[in-house]
Amino acid sequence: MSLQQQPAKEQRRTRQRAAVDEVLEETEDFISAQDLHAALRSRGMSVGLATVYRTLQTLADNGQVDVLHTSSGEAAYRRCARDEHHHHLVCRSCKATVEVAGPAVERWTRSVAKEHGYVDVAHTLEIFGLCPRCAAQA
Amino acid sequence: MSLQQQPAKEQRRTRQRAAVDEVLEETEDFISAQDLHAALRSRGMSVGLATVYRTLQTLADNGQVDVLHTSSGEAAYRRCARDEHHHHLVCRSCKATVEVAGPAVERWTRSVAKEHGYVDVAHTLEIFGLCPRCAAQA
DNA sequence: ATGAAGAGTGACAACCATTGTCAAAATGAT
DNA sequence: ATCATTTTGACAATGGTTGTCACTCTTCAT
Ligand SMILES: [Zn+2]
Ligand SMILES: [Zn+2]
Ligand SMILES: [Zn+2]
Ligand SMILES: [Zn+2]
Repeated sequence: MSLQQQPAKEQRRTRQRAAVDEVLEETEDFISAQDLHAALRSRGMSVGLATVYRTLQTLADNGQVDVLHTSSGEAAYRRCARDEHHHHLVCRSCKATVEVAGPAVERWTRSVAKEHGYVDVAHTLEIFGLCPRCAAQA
Repeated sequence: MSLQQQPAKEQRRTRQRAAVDEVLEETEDFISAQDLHAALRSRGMSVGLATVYRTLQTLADNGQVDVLHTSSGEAAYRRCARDEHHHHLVCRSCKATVEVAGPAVERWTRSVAKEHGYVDVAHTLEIFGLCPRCAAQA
């Protein structure tokens, strides 16, 4: 999501990071740090909460996971399929996520910024709704 | 007999709400609940912090102010000029804000959602950058 | 104007996601 | 193995936001 990312600083391979990676790999939807921590515990792969936060922070800084800020302000993380810049269509109810790219939108944001003389521009864009399955119920 | 309630639930006119309204009216940029509370105190118009939060919450629910979630997760509020749906180009440094509308973007989000069968759709879109003035310095 | 009904207030506690601390443990290079 | 450096984790601390609840203020019918 972010346009810029730090040159990945050296990191050591630890049991904890492998565990976080594993859960991220197997998790299709966005997941919060707290929930990831709980998921680890329930799998017997106990990792300190602070470590989970730090690991996710680093992954996000390196652009290896996408970050989504929920309406409640909680941050959620997801290992996305595509590596290039993109956005998300997220189910408000079950969190089912679709990755979407919109070149036109990218052009539009750049042109708007330029038009007003803003530089060093970035943007956030998320689409929320009810996925077909959740819409079918109710 | 009593009248039925309108979409906007009935509200009483109180000194506190008038005070919050006044500050919002005179504030050009997005402002957080905490900062608004401080601004009120410094003007001698003391209002309880909880009341400031509740008032802003209600204004936001009624669409009378726009809400922006900063990167730090803090919520900021702003009384915008236009009443119709729009987005914001915000200076990362001084918070200078430009209201922008993008019909094409609106169409795009709707089409993307429809394409994947998502309904009851909404979206968030904010553009961040450095305004001309802030860019001039540094 | 008066009083009842209940919406609104505020000082304070509680909540909770996130970050800071720092001694102990783990890692990678020598 | 040894050492310098990084990482960890239990716990404390932070900070924005919400919950509590007795008291106050608006509103409205009388
Ligand atoms: Zn769903
Ligand atoms: Zn984009
Ligand atoms: Zn600026
Ligand atoms: Zn829009």
